[in-house]
Amino acid sequence: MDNDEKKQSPPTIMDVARESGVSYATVSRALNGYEFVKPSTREKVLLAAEKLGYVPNNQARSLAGGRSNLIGILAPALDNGYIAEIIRGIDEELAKSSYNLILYTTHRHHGKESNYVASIVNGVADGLLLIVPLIPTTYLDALRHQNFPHVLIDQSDFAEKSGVVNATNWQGAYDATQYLLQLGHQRIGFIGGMAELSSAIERLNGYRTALEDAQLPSLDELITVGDFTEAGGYAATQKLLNVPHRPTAIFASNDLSAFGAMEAIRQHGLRIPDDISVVGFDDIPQASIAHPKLTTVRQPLEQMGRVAVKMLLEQIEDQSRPPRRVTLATRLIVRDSCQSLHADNG
Amino acid sequence: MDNDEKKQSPPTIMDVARESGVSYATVSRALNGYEFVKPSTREKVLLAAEKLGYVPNNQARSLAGGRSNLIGILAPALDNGYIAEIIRGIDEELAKSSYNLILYTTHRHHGKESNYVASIVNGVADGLLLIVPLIPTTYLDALRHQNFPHVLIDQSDFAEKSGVVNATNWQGAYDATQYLLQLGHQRIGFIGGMAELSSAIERLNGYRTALEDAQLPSLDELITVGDFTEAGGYAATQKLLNVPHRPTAIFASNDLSAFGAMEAIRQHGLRIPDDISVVGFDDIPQASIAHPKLTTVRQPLEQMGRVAVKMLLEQIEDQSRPPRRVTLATRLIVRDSCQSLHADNG
DNA sequence: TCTATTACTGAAAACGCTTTCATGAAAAAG
DNA sequence: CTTTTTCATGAAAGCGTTTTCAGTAATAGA
Repeated sequence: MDNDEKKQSPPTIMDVARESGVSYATVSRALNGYEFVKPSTREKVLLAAEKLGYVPNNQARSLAGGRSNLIGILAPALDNGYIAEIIRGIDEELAKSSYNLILYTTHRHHGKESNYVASIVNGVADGLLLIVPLIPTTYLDALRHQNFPHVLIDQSDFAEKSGVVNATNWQGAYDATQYLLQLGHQRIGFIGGMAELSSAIERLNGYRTALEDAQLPSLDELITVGDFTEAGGYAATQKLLNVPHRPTAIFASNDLSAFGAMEAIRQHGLRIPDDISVVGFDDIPQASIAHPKLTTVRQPLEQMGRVAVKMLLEQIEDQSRPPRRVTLATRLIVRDSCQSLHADNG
Repeated sequence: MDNDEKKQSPPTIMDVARESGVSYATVSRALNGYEFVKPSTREKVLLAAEKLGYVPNNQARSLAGGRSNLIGILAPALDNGYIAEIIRGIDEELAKSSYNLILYTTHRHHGKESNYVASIVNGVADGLLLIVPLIPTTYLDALRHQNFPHVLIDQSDFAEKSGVVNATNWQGAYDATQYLLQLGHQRIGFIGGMAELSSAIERLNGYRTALEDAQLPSLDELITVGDFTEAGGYAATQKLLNVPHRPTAIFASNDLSAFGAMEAIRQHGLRIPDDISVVGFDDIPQASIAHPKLTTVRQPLEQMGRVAVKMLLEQIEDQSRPPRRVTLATRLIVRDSCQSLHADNG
């Protein structure tokens, strides 16, 4: 109850050794499940450890060549549901193992990424998960060079020697566009994502191909660039609404942009879906709560996180195993933000 | 380009020492900004480190008595916007420092918490942020005993020797209830949160007092228990809608419950706000996207995260400084989910 | 019963760093 | 010029583990 209790250092392996009457090397072995330890000895050690409330010191352990039991996540930020969902999946899956998570957000300080990676590779973590790494070339080389276990999530460009998990971006965009076409829309605006991301490029291509397959031209004036943010979607939509013959539908490369688009559309005094249909991509939690509920292409975000973890753990187990590449299926979720072009006069 | 590149261990302080022609002790000092190092020497060391691409080994550093430069977060899970927002604030603030984040989710394995804490205290991290710790007594004692820097977020019960950040839960609930009263509602249902949380209790009290101050009884039949989840809010609302004289308004202890309530209300064929008004608590991002947009009591979640970080860093800087306690103001955000009771016949 | 294995355990060397101690050089004081 | 103080550096002792090496006890093979 006194205010000046000194931090007494926690019990170490030495204390356990003393308590159980064996050498500390044996304690280490007993605790780590080394096979040639006499059962009775192991018992004694475990008991002593329990009694003393011994907890292994992680830094020491990993310094001495063991595992750090940490998995790193490198993510651009935490400010959107998309990344949060992936991280949730990661966390969920990792909870089954004894690993913990160390979180690095790069926060637009893009310079930091290389430092982070260097320090991670330097023993901080046993493996690294990279969520939509933006400018990967710099440090990805380091990872591959060191043959450090890692997997890229939703970025497949630089994928030769890295594990990769992503979704069928092309197909998803194709499906979404085709859906709009089926509803009778011909002038479909497109809001792109960051050109540095493979997913953004694939989605644009899916959109284009769907148009082509319907014998429709893909018009430059209807293709805008966004940046996967709400503000970007808003700005892009402003442009789209001002082209002479404005589109009757908009396909946004992600849900956030779609929300921006919806806002812009409303501000123009137009209604969704009556005047303009909107389709998004991702299906973040907000999509089903938004008004109107957003029709969107679902990416199995959480599952992507889970799969990434599985792949990473495989790599850590067996470093010689060549990295895998997994592509998960997207699916069009039809909700309330689209309408047949001729719904009211057909 | 070969497939079998061996991991060559990264350069150590020794390599830098060799390269720069000084002892490795001096390298350490130069790198850590120790004051009595000749500028020219420091320069040499820095240059050598740069040239070799030296990155300090964190485990070694903290083992040797330095900082680990890690802050731990202990959170129940990642599956709701509420916690995500707090973490965002934490991350944002921490980005200004050189600390990194290590994330522990307790995932309903409530047993794990103590182990986590033990290992954190054991040198893994320099400080710990606890987000709504549920059954804190076990390990909080350990933290306080060791005088380990930590701050509790949104849980003030056990607060004597811990830093605490929370919001004006009582006042927020009072305001929300009063708002409904002003709209003419007299039968206001209440959906509670987990009784283990101080915030839940305070909100209930705020609700009760507002009723009292309006000379209204707080009826047991209108007070239900939830668990801060959507499903809980749904179930609680089912009950509320089946009481003989059903409430004309519902105040849910958090937004998630409110969403569940809205769902239940709609399934009963009732409209919001026309038939029943709903108020939430938290103002998570989804609240403003939901339909109708949810009127709710905003907690400055992100700010709470930021403040918690600041307090924690203070504690780490100066361990003798007594822990602070900060309560941030909530604010009622009026949106579209409430209506005057007599709107249609007044 | 003696030797050849096999099972078990202890001593000690890392792991990469911080920090105390000690010492020498330079600067200030006398 | 000495003497004292301040500055700058090196040597070496840990920090708490894992792991190699070696040695002893137990068991099996003959």
